[in-house]
Amino acid sequence: MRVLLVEDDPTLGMAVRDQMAADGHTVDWAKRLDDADACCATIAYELILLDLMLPDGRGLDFLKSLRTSGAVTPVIILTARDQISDRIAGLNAGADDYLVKPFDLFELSARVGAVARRYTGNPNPRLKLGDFSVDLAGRSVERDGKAITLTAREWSLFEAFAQRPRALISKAQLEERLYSFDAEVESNTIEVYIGRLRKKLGHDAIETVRGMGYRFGRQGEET
Amino acid sequence: MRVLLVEDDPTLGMAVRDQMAADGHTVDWAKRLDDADACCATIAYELILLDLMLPDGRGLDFLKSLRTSGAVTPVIILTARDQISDRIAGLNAGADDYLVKPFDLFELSARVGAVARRYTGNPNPRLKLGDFSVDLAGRSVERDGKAITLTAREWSLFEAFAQRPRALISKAQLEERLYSFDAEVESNTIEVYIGRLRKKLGHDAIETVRGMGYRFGRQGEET
DNA sequence: GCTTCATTTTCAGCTGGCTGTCAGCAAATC
DNA sequence: GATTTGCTGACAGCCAGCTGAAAATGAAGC
Repeated sequence: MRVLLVEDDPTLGMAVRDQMAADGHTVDWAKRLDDADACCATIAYELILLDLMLPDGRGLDFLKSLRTSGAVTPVIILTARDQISDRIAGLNAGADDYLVKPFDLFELSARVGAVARRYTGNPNPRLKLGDFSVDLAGRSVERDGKAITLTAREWSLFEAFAQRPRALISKAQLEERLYSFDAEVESNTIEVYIGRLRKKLGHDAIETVRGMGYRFGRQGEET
Repeated sequence: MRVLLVEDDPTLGMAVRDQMAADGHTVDWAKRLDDADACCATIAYELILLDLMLPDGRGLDFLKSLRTSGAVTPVIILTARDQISDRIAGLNAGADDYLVKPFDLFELSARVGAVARRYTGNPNPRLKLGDFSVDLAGRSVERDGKAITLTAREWSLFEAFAQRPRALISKAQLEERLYSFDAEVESNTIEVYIGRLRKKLGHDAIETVRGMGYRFGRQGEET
């Protein structure tokens, strides 16, 4: 997929670019809004990742002019935690989704995938794991056909298990996943969330391996 | 290993299926893409062998939608010699390897083995020691295919034996291993744990060499 | 602004299984 | 039989992990 990344921060930009490349997308990186304009003038992108805080202008204006020009290219907004108003304005201006910095790169992949699918009209395939049916891109789980609603954190954890069923995953790994950037959790958050997941998914869904970690999907279970 | 074969040619399909079965894998054979979709919807395969030329659609789309759904199942593409562009597109779309038809069945076995080892969901090689199958990295043991759960200490001890099968290991060495720094065990802890291990692993698993130490794995037993 | 509701994080208390110790017994060696 | 060495059941202390509840944070409505 042809992606335009509009972002002035070099560190974050490189991380995003690499992740997108790893996902098989072609990325053009504009560090200023007039670069972005120039890119859009010559190439029809299939997705735009837009940082709203840029040195040379308001990203929102870029989005608005894009939309008034009739472009339907899906746009995902990258925004800092405290710019809530911008975020809402962004969605109103025609953005398809947003990500709050600092965001998990896996989450970025998932959102990009979901938006792309929505754009192309393909439905999300479902992964079957024992009694569970998981839509990784669409972020939904069912057990025995019954939908289970998970919060953001709960989903992040569950995703880790769903992606590697029956694998042993340590608490440290899970922690790293939840707090990918500067991880500083001084408490038993993981245990708490494991508890909540069990309450929602069924108590037998996640197995504890004492002193080592957790495992999703029972040993020897077919499928 | 649970393998999905997606292939419409009956002759080639049967040959592949038989070879896989001979290698000890369980094979489901889908002759059309919608069959393959249905299979993937119900079973989480560990490997997919995918023919790109199928009567009812493009195998590449199947692969793409599999990957965008977040599935990490390794995929080996089976392709005819003249479909080079398809092959490259396949690798870009997330295939792990490809085989050019007509291919040697032994080569198939080899590639399957290599990909399976690379596969993150099953990355740990299992060590075969007599009736035992040990995953040193994943910390799991089986005897005659039946899983045995060990506690942290028990595992530490067992690991020492598994790493040097048939070697004579003294109590002092084992003690050092369990209490790596200032060993302050004033009791027969090792004997106790040897007893507990024997109870779980089977009484014949560990041999006592009086006055010298213990040995795991019977003499003359192959691997 | 304030208020309310949902989510996330922290904390303290609880619990069950793990661990280390010992005493008494069994087996091997002399 | 005496001595030495290894085995095992029992038990108390302890700690990893679980849970409920409260505090912090954030989102949305007024």
